[in-house]
Amino acid sequence: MAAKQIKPTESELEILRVLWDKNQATVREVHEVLSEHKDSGYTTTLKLMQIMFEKGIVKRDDSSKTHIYKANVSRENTQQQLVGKMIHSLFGGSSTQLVMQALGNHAPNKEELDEIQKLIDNLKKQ
Amino acid sequence: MAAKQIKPTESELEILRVLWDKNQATVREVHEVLSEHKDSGYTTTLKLMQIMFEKGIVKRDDSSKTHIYKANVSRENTQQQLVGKMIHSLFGGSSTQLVMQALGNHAPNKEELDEIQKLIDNLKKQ
DNA sequence: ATTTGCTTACGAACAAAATCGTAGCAATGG
DNA sequence: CCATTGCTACGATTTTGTTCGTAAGCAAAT
Repeated sequence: MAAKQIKPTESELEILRVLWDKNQATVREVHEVLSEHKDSGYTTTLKLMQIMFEKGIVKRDDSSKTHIYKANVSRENTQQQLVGKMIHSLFGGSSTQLVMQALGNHAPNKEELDEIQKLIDNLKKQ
Repeated sequence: MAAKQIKPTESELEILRVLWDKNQATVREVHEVLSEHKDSGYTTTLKLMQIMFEKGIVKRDDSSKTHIYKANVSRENTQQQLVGKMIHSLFGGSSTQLVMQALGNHAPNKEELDEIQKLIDNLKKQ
């Protein structure tokens, strides 16, 4: 049950994002996306993904020559992991502080505010 | 105006936390706090703080033999920096998603929920 | 005055992460 | 059949972060 303690590096996270978005992808596809705002070579991406495979962060189908990769950790789980860590390390354990900071500096539109309010109402009922 | 693009490492962040809490501190004081949950030596802390000084992350008063350090980046600014990055890199730019995640998994007590609600109400008025 | 203890400075070793070059292999098209 | 293309594998290098050992200075205590 205990959530797998995964700690992706910055680069690994970028790759995971692509895999999460596309559901699955080849090294080339991932690299294509990354190259838009990064200028490392193809083999760098390849190597990173191979390492991630060894670590178990991604899985792959290597039945055909061009391997197909999928994330092996969920977006939600990773978010939870990293948000929790940030709350602890940067906000002294107070999720409220984080929320206020996020809303204060990146205020969403009315609809989203409503959505958050709904969640708060629900939490209050318990 | 553009906020200084500071990217403290994990260890540097631990040190910053102490400096923020105490407002100022000597290497020994910082090290004392860190040793509670870490077992690296004194000179390690010293070296890190020296490097942070070179990078401009901290400033120091070296008028007496025992130097006195202060953070040279604000807690708020750093929080904003890192939260913004997390929203972008892990939540596809949606602060709402981050907020929901934080509240869902680390729900605060009623008083704090009230506080957040107040902020939301304010945001809605604009 | 010598020892002891605490300080900074700093090089060096070590570890982790990122990058790349090159080799090897299969499919494809001249 | 051979050259080209696109892929994986993998070692080597570079870069970045962490850790520590040791030297040197200074001040207080013996």
